[in-house]
Amino acid sequence: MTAQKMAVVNALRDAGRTHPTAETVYALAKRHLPTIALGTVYRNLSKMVESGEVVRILVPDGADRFDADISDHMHILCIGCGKIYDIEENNVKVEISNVPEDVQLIRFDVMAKCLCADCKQHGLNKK
Amino acid sequence: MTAQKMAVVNALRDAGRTHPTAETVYALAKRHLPTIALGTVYRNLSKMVESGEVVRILVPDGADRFDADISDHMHILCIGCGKIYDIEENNVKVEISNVPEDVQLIRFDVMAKCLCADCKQHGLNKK
DNA sequence: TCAAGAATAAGAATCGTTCCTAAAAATCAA
DNA sequence: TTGATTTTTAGGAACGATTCTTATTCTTGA
Repeated sequence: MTAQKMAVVNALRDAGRTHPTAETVYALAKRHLPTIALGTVYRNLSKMVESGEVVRILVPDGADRFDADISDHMHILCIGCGKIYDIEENNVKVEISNVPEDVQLIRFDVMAKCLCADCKQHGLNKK
Repeated sequence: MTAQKMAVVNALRDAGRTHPTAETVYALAKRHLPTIALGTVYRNLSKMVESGEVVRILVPDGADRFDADISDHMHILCIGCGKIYDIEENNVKVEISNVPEDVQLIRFDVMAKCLCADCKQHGLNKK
C-alpha cells in the first residue's frame, strides 16, 4: 500500500456513488497527494480492477468509469446526461440458455440505458 | 447509395459472422473500391448504426465491432481470443425490476464473457 | 548498508476515432 | 443544360483516453 494507492483509494471514497472517470479520480487523488501522476492513477485503478477491489464500467462513446462499490449490482446509463445509476443485483435477472457446453461462461455485464427523471423533465443535458 | 457506402455494405457481407472492426471493414471495402478512405468507412458505419442497418458492439479494451445481422440476438466475447459469438435472442432473458417509475428504460445491452472451446483446450490465444 | 526489485512522475507514444479542408459528386432550380 | 447549393469524399491532421518509456525514487531484506 503506497501513498499513491492510498490517494486513489481515498479519491474513490470521496467520489461516493458518482462512478468517476480516471480523470476525475486523478483530480480527487491530487487533493490527497498533489504530486500524483495521471499514469499512476491509471495503473493503480487497473490493478485494483484486476484484483477485484474496484469495478470498471464501460460506457459507449466515453471514458471508462470506476466503482469502488463491488457489491453485486448493475448499472443504468442515462443517455441524456451520462450519469450512471445503480441497480441492486436482486433486481436484475439474466439467463442465457443453449450455450454450447464446451463454452465456459465467465460472467455477464448488463448495461441498461435510460432517460433519468431530470432528463425526461428538462430535456437532454449536455453530452 | 454512393459507391463508397456500397463498398462498406459489401465488406460487411464479406465479413459474414466475424463481427469485424472498422479497420477490418476498411480492408475488405478496399477490395471493392481501392480508393476508399478509412474516415469514409467510419462515417458510413456510424450512419448505418444510427439508421439501424448495422449494430455496433462495444468491447472492453478494444475497438468497436460491427454486425450487419440486425436480427435480435446478443453476443458473447471470448476473453481468450477476442472472438465474438452470437446468441439467439430467445436464449437470453433479462429482467430488471424496481426501476423508479420516473426513469424510462430505453434498452439493455448484455455482453457475456466466456472462454470458447478453442481457448479452453489450447490456452489463451493472443490479446 | 547495500543491492535488487517495485513503484513512481513526467511526458512521449499509441490506438481508435473524429474532425478539417479542399475537391468531387449529386441534387435541384430555372 | 447551366449554374448554384448541398452532400460526400480522400487524405491527413487532430483528438481523447489510455498505455508505455525512462530515469528516478522508494522498499525490502540479506
